[in-house]
Amino acid sequence: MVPCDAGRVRLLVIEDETRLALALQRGLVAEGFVVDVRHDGPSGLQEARFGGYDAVVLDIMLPGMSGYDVVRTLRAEQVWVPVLMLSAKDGEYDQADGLDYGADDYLTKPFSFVVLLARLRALLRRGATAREPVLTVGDIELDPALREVRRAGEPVALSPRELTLLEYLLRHRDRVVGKVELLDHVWDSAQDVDPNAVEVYVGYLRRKLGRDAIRTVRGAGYTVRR
Amino acid sequence: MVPCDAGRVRLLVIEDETRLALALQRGLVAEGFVVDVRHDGPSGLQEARFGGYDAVVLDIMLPGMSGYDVVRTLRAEQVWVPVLMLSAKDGEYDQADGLDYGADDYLTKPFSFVVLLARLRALLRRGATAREPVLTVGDIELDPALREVRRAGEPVALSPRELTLLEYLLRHRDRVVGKVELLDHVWDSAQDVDPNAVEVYVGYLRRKLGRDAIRTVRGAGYTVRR
DNA sequence: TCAGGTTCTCAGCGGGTTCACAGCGACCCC
DNA sequence: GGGGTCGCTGTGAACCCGCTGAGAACCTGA
Repeated sequence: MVPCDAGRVRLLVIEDETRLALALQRGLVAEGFVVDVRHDGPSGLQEARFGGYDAVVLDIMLPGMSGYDVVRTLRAEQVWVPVLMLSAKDGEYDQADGLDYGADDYLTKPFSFVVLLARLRALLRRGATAREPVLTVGDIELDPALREVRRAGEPVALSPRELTLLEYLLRHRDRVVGKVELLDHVWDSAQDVDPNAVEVYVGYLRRKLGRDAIRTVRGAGYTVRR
Repeated sequence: MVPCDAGRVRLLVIEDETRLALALQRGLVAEGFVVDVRHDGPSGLQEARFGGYDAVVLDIMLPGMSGYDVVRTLRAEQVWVPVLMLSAKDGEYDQADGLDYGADDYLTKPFSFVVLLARLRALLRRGATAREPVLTVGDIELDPALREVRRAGEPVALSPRELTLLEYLLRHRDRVVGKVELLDHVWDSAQDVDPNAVEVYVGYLRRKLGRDAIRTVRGAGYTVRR
């Protein structure tokens, strides 16, 4: 999909304040976008899910369902449309939360229309490749959407099994993960695979990512170093 | 389970000041949560135990039983529901205590409702996988999830048996633990192991954690010093 | 069909871990 | 103070766990 096909870019605005919603719609239409508006969380979510928009402008305070929950639901359903969040709050927590939930950018009310336009264009340029947050630990990054791993910025080639194993370890980096658990979730057949396979694959990962990327906790399992 | 499935998230508020309790309930209901309220420690504990809530907002000063005791009891009973504690105090110690006992986050009165909401959402996002609390006594900390032990902040390497033994002692720090009991629970075979093994391992722990980390109660067993 | 990559088993090695043993020291009671 | 009990610790041997290289089976795309 080419999102910036001129004059055909479709936007969804989810905003309950009718005055603001109308102003946004007018302004954006004047800029050549096709704009749909929804006024509450649930119907906005529904529309964002199936509307095939190139980007969504999303207020946080919404009737029925907060903007946070809308993005989070979308991302959980693997919908990666770019989302620009709007909020009257400006606390640290709120911003962090919005981005954590999977929003791509964040704007605090009141904002100038020009700024909104600039950010929106930046998002559209980046394209619909908005993606699951990259898992990071130390100098190792794993992009779940691209299934790509980098070490100190340099790409590292991993086999599917290696990548799945690393992903599981990164997603549970706050605790020790046992070998049987890994067999369950990474091999999905704890029965007929030798636990030694886990050791072998940890060995492969260490060879590619550095000796101390994965720590052995003898008698318990493995953890990624923090 | 998806805890934030909009409109179905169930919260329990344990707060004895009726005005505050009512305000919280109203605010949270307006945000789409299902909210139950209890006004004292014991009934709150009972409800938290069996109510199947997605999170608990818990005051510290409560009639009948302190908030500290409520979390501690819940965690001791392996109930891992996320707990957000509220307190009028703001001393460093109180905060540390609350988190030590197994609370997941901490808010000092007076707080803004927006902040409470943000923290609560953060907790719900983390999900019911709230981490097991770190066991602490003196300058010794044991993180059961990471299987990691620190003394005065410095990591200490323990073998699996050593760690299991220390964990059992810490989990029963309020009483003397007999050697046979330790053989039962740490060695899970009280029959064919010499009770002297316990003495040996206590010796190992003392060597690594300090001579007086574990106190001998002659004729009865061992306790960790408090 | 062949080449290259991936998955996983196998077996051996090395070192940490577990625990019995035995001698010694500490404590308690008479 | 003396004897007995209980707990502590150094030594050492068997054991277990995790690591690794080699290689077989398998899959996949050219």
